[in-house]
Amino acid sequence: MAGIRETKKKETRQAIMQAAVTLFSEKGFEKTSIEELAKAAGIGKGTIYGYFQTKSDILHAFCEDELESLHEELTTNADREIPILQQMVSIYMSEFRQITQNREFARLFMQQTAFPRDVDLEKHLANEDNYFKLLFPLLEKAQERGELRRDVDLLYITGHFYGLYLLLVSAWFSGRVQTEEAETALETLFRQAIEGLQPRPEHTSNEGKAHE
Amino acid sequence: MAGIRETKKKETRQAIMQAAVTLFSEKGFEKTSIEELAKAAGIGKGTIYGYFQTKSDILHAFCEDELESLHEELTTNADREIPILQQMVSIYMSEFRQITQNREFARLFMQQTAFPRDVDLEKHLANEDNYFKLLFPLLEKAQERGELRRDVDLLYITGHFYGLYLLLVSAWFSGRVQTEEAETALETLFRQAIEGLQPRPEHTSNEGKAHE
DNA sequence: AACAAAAGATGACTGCGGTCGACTTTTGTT
DNA sequence: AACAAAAGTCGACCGCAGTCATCTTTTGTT
Repeated sequence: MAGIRETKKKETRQAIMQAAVTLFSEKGFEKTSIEELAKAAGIGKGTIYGYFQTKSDILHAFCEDELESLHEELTTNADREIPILQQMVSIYMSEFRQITQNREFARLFMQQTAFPRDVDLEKHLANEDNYFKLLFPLLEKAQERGELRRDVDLLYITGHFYGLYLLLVSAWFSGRVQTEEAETALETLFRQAIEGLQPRPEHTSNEGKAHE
Repeated sequence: MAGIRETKKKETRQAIMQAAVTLFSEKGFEKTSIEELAKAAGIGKGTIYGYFQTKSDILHAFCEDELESLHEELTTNADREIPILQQMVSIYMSEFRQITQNREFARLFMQQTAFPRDVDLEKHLANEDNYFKLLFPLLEKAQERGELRRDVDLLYITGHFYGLYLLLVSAWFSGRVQTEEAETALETLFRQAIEGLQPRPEHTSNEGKAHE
């Protein structure tokens, strides 16, 4: 009952991804040909297209896998009692560090993720929903703790953080934010989003600044 | 002194973009071949690569041109006395409507703009700087009017709005935001960014909700 | 065990993006 | 006007992503 077929399929899929990541890392995405990749994986060229629709799909699948296991980690290890600001910074910085390891991978992945092709929409939405399942509970608790407004839809709150994450990554690509500055930048942005861009009344009595 | 060469160059460039946009709109970007495009523009295939580096560069250049003229309009027509919220919504919605006219164009353009290739970095940064020149004065005035915090760098303020714009476009691609809902969504997001995500003290006396 | 149908694998083949070296046009210099 | 260098044009050519008709393996049925 092992299901020879299914076992093999998974093995082959893994072999392809394995070979792909190795080659893409060594020679770069563009410079690696599918034929080369097939040979490295020990299969024929056409076979690859039984597992992935396009060349970039292979890379995308790999990145998704990486992020998924990252999410599992995060979900189990998260300390849900620290301020939501720290939680969000921590989550998105994990993602940032992961994705940012390889510039080319990151570009391709983010391009597809932020502005997906219509063909990938269904899968994309499913992925996003998973994300929400991870974030919503944390945000809800923060609402209960009084850290976040209750009159703002959770989808919107997620949106704020995700939007700023997109910004960070974009700024990283354009060189406006260095890798080492990223965490500080993200924390600042998130804090500002929470506090608001308009001048606060006064009530900032417990900050580092003089109490004026 | 007309400079036969320069005149012709500009004409040819225009002819290429013209043909490209027509064909890309009619048949789609992928389905249009460079050879076809060259024929439509009345030139040889290789010539195109004297004007643009890649196929998608042609599209990108077109979108940039469109947005640039849009910005000129905005700069002259802007009413700098209305609340910064309205100004920002107005500016980014113009951009959204423009870019959103053609889904495929939008995707390619946004992918390149938000996560540019390293080769395009220089041009990209120049473009961004132009953007800042447009926005900074408005934001500064808003700071003077007391609508925006003075202790937040203008670059960061721009970032907040731009990040939310990216989010909107991304959500539009994934179908989470319909074209007609876009303006409302963006306004809500911008307002929330200005007000902040944390519960405001009370001072919300002039909203629609009952006064509790 | 025999066999038919379903699923998978394969590499020759196709079409296209991008390059390159040969050719033509423009420019500026004498 | 003559001419050399610089700039621009061109399409045959190359390499590669992705397809498809054909062949091989697995599965379920008798």
